[in-house]
Amino acid sequence: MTDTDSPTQHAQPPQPARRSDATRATILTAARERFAADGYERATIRAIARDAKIDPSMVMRYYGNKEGLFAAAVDIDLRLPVPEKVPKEEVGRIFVEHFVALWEKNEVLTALLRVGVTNAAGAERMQGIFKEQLVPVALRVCPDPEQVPARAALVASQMLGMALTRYVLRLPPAVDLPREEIVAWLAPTVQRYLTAPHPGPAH
Amino acid sequence: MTDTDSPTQHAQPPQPARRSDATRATILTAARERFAADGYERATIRAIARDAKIDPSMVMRYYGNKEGLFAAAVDIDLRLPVPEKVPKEEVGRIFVEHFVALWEKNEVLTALLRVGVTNAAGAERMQGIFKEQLVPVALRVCPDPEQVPARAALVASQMLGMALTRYVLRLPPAVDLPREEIVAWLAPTVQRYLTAPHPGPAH
DNA sequence: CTGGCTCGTCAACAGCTGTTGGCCTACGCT
DNA sequence: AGCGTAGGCCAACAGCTGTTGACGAGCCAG
Repeated sequence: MTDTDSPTQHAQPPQPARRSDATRATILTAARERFAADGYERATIRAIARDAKIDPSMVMRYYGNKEGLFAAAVDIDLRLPVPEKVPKEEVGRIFVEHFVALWEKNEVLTALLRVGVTNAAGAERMQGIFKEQLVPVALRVCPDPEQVPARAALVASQMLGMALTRYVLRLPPAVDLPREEIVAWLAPTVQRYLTAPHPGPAH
Repeated sequence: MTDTDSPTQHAQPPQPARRSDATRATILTAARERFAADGYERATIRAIARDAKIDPSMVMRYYGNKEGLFAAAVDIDLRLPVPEKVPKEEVGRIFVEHFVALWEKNEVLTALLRVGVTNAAGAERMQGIFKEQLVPVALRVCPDPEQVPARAALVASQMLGMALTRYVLRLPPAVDLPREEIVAWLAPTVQRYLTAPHPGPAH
């Protein structure tokens, strides 16, 4: 029931076990579901507390305020594969497969995406994940170091765009695409963004 | 001041000119700005009315309720280029150029994207635009008719993903990308999604 | 057994939201 | 000139929001 060691959450330093740990975890999962389904504004503390079958004031006591709850609910570790361990020409496919699996495993990423679009703190959190988790990995695959941020942004645009159309906007054809077909179409794109020579006009 | 004939709005049948047309237009532009900047929930009618320097009750009188205001504010015509008029191997570049220009011209599309993520009506509106404006055009470029929705969804994922990272989340590297570089990187992707043979595994 | 401390509930607050109806003003037609 | 009507403002409503503080129940150490 408690998923404090869910593979998408950052590992926490060992805390003294509290009697309320179960409640805290219940609140967090309820919060993730609500944020993923409704976004920041419409995911009210009262609704989250109702889902968790506790009083709204408990949420405040354990997480301070709504922003603190959100910060605790979307503490994400992408666990991107280390690119040295895979053949250079397959890094695109590996990345796409990893992202699709990550996205379908739980709703933390959907929550983060939905909130990041309308909430400044959510957008900053996404910028942080991008800079601290995607860019460093891209740095070890791209040919030219000074172009790494741009190439990583291109990869992010395609991966987040697919997540947007498939899991948030739910465009029917994007929802119906089988996983293997997503990988087959997107892998070459990501591969090119990461490793292909710069196609730019007069650079 | 009035942009009722803005090139991204659907042309309206000629209405009898009302004395309040200027106010109506002011409300609509203020609504677009607020929806684009804040999303549906945080774009309050009171704030929109304040921007338009009128009373909140006027918004209700002219547009019925908040949903009606939103529907009127994001009545979008993408004006996609007719693909027969361009060489088949340049349709990717033409599309990307068109979308980037569209997106930077005004904030209607940003408003629609921000709202579509947290509001059901907004998401349905995006599905409608996708089905009625993008799919029909794709139908005239793609080799195989029954794969058109999937291919159009792939195009949408890349275009919306770039808009998301650049105009909504504002990932710094995506913001800093010059327009020509976006076109140079994305055009081959879109071209492949539209015209390349199906890369699928065991089809 | 008794103290303190954690867990949890209840009730209430100030503020903001969408929405409504009444009232006044001033334009434009006859 | 007189009058209907459309444009606009004001005040208020019911409901919901995040947040707070007081108060009771039960675990655990001494």
